[in-house]
Amino acid sequence: MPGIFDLQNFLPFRLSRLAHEVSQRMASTYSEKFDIDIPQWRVLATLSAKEPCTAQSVVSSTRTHKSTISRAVSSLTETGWIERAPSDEDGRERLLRLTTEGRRKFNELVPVVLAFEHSLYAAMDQESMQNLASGISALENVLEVGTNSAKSKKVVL
Amino acid sequence: MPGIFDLQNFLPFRLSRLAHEVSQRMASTYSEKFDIDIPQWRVLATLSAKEPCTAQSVVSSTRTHKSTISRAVSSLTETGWIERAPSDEDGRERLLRLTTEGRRKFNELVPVVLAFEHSLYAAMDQESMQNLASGISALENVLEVGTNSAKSKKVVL
DNA sequence: ATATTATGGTTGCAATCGAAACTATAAGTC
DNA sequence: GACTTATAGTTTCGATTGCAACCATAATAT
Repeated sequence: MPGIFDLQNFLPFRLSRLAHEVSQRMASTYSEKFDIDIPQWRVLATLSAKEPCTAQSVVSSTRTHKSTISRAVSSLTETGWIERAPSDEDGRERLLRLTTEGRRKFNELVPVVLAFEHSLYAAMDQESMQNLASGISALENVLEVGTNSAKSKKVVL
Repeated sequence: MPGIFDLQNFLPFRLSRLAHEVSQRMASTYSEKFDIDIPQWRVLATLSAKEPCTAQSVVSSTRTHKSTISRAVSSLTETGWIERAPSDEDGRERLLRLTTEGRRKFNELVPVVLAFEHSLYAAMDQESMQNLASGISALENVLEVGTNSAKSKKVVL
């Protein structure tokens, strides 16, 4: 007699559904004002913190497929939000930087997405919010996602 | 002076990355043995708990797009895992059921995915695991995802 | 120096997905 | 009963995605 399986309680399913819902809603908060998609957003956010930066670096810090990042970089370059410059150290690399315009737009975008994130937290009580953050961190560690400390550890050793 | 934005700490990003990673790994645990994808898996899991069941019911309980479910149902019907029967009550509906073969295969599949889920939990300490579960529940409630209680509430009123 | 292997990045291709249009049936309105 | 609106489900189409092949450059081995 096989036990019953409860999809509604199954972690991978719940995570996937939740992430999808959150992404959808977040995209809708800025898609009208700013014509960018999620991969583009990830490139901008990464560059905003660490500039200049290679596409490969964006790939590893966001864990997004390199072809996706490549296309996001191309389109952002076309629209003038970022610049690609050859690297002196390594001829294969291209150093990415936000343009003045790109940084200006990004600075407009940030408050919008932060407001969205805040609206999620605000609707939860403090304790649930901290539970979520710490639970996610724990799972990130298990999967060696997140801070690339895990990967670094391997590489360094 | 714009403050810096930390993508690595941004909830929507972390959730999306985590869900993607979990889905990928889970799929790899069964993709070799069983030739099904995630939408198909969701249909099977839903039917296993509530049979017979309409496609619409699978859509609302999994929050997966109806065209995706329609295609999953079609392919599962072709491979003989489920059956589609006309409904007496409503000519538009088709009642879905697992076939004997489908139920047998599903019963083989369940331990594999449960083992995967268990391996995640086993690698976390008890407290983090509960934090994660309760944090996810809280966010599900905020977004009115999960138990369709929220939707029901609206409808009932 | 040359051959081999590895890496950063781009692109072609096939699969997937979701929005919207469409079919068929049901429910509500006049 | 005819008309309008709503719902279940399918299909077409455009956009996005990831894999794999590819190009260019760099690092390593012989």
